[in-house]
Amino acid sequence: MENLGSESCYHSKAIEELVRGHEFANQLRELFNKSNEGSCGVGGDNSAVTVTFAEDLLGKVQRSFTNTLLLLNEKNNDECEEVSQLQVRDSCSWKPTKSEDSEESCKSTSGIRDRRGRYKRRRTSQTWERDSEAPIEDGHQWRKYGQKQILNAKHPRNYYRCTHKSDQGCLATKQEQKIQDEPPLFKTIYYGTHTCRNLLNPEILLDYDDCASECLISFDNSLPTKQNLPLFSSSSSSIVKECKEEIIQDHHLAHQCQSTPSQEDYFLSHEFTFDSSCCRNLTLSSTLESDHNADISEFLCDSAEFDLFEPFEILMS
DNA sequence: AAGATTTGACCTCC
DNA sequence: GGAGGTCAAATCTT
Repeated sequence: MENLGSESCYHSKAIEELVRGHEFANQLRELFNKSNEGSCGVGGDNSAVTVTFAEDLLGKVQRSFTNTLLLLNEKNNDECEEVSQLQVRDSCSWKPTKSEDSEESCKSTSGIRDRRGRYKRRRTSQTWERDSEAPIEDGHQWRKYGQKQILNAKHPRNYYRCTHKSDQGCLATKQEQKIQDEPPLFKTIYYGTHTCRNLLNPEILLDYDDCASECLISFDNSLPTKQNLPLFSSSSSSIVKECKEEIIQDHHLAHQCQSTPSQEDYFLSHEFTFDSSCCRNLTLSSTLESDHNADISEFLCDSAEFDLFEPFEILMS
């Protein structure tokens, strides 16, 4: 990879995406303000249009963060790839231009045989690893396709693929394995990207661009991040990782808002963020570590400190 | 009946 | 050859 060139590309693209998200969020704020001005008991066509518009904007904000995550993820993995090549010989020889799915390996067709077992072992740049106290409820629909007893492992590993693989060709998969009994600890590894339109997340369908050949993302949950982020001020992978985690958190919040059953909830402010089902869902569906769960509000305030994260003030303040 | 899960077989990689 | 990942028929659930 041409790191110098691609790095600046990642950064500028990521910033572009965030700025775009910022703009959409500002529009949402305006909408929110307007809605507040004349909303006492309003209903009818106008509010329906407003809600639709708000949904659209939320989706755009989500996508913006998704694309940013993609860029950060791509960059991060490029770096990891580079390091791993230095450390060990990697015989899997993953190539970004090649399909990572089994179909690519099916070209040496045997004709009569079906596709059973004809696959290429996954080697993707987009993996996502999480430990959690319970199996992660990430908002996506997964279908279990296998279970395997792993050597020296107490518990079997479960294999899941996106429910929309067949109807939408979504290639996202995940592996889940209990790695500890007391206290229970589950490791979940996400592979690949969701290209489906999840019914719960109708806007999770991503844009493609020249810098990122694939789209992200499995919206698993985020890691605790309490510190301020030196956004894009450094190119170190740890900073990028932290940044990514922060954005995932924000994105998750946006997603939670969008999937809130009552559309009017979009326009709830404090209560919505800290007391409503949205917040509970965040905790329940999250792999946030316990100390973080106890302090979501602090995180939210921290996030809002950043200008680029201002979009989420709309939902938080 | 349709969709999800189970499970043994099969495949690739090391 | 063994380990791990995936397939798909059988079975279960809704």
